Amino acid sequence: MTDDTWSPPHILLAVDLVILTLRETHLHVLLVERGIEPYRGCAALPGGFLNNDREGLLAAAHRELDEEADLDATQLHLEQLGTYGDANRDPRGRVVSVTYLAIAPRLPEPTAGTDAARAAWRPVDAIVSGELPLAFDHDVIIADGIERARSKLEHTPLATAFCEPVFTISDLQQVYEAVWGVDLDPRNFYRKVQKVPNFLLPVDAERRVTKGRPARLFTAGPATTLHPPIPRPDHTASRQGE
Amino acid sequence: MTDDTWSPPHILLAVDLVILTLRETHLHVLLVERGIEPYRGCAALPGGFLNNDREGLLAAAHRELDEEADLDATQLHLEQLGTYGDANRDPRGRVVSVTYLAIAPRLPEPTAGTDAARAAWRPVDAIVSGELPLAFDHDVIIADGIERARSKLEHTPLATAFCEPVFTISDLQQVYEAVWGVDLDPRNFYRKVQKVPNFLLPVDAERRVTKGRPARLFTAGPATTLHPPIPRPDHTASRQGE
DNA sequence: ACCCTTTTTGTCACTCTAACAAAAAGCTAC
DNA sequence: GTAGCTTTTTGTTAGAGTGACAAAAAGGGT
Repeated sequence: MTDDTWSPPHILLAVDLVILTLRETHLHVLLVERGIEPYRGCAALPGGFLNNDREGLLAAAHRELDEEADLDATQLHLEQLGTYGDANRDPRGRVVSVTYLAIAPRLPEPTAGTDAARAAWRPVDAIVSGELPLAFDHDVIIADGIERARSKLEHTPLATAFCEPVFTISDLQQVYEAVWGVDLDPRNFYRKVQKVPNFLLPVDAERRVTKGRPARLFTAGPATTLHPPIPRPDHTASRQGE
Repeated sequence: MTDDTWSPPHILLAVDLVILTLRETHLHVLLVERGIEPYRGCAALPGGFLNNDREGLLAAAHRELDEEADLDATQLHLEQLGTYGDANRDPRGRVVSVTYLAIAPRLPEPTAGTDAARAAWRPVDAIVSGELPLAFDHDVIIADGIERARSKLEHTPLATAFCEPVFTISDLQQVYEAVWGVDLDPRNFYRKVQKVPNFLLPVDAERRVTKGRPARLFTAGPATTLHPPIPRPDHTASRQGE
């Protein structure tokens, strides 16, 4: 194994980003249209190769976020999702992709970045249903990202990252409903989230205008994990033995 | 950015393994003694570079598991833990390491593999306390692996991977106690794990010899997730706002 | 003023939980 | 062999947590 004549193979390292947001109560992911082969013209995740061999992985992710999506990367929640390195996933050669998951609050319009041909928010439903084909194994990566986000909603304050800095509890509920794809009882949800220590911080003496009774405003508290958690309703009960 | 003269940098890609097991009711991790520079003679995780640019990441992990630890890789639970790619983590150059987490049942003796100088089970306490220094950033990787294992014990049947194919409920309890570092009530634990559908399958009409009353035997059931989960006692309650 | 919407507070039956008691089923030693 | 020890299994019970639903509060619109 340790052969003097052998030297380790060199690999092309890429970073790809799964950027999720909420638009019109539906979960969307940011996609770009590829301008070069392979998969030219096809939808793909924003991402790219490392600039040089001194650039950190997270730094590269932030750079791509800025270049291709024109998002203020410093504000975003960014976490490593997984590394995808099947030998045949890229026809150009051995490309290993480190992927990151980012959560963005509601954003205005399909931000056209400087780098990619076109950038647009796409509903994740169209992707998981196979209706919108993606380049490489990006459909799998997105599915993994969604599942990660769904899971993190249960025991981390991730949902607040989808919201504006100041939000109401029904704003928060819409996040949970959109990401989980379920309906929740507003009354029970209202108290459940407030019962979690350090999850929500009330912003005193403020309200907001909608149609019905004005709602109290909150900001994200200092909690990093939710105790007790906000469990998903058990659609899981029906698919337990899988 | 897309400059015709620019070409992506080549990276050295490694895989490293965090292999956890239980010995004498304490959590241990498999370490090897490095035979070459850098960090020669220092303890490190088993791992190494990809053999060639056709080898898959998981395949490389399995190969290293076999070469350095002499473990039957096919039987082990193996999952991607994370990718570590700080620019300065390896003095030899830009090495990005994809790490995998493996869980092994109680194993006989420090298995000396064919590849590494020495392989030995080390208690994780000595590592997290800093008492036993490790090469590279392997201490961080191990800490992440332990936290992953602790978390997975709550909502996956991972604990059964620490046990023999057939085990008693108090065997299982010892796993939870060792990994979490807490004491659990045997009577409540007994019923709680049995109440989780598809977690444990009773092995009928069998028993085992210890000192007290013979215990029923079980095998791992088909469940992939635990509903309801087995929550950690809230040491978490005291460190919520961190 | 009345209706509509949305938010917030109440209630209640039910389940789940932690804590502890007690019984069951062997083994050991006298 | 029987008394005591250990470990496993079953019971019990008070308290917390949950989901489903009612009702009140607080505005806006007509």
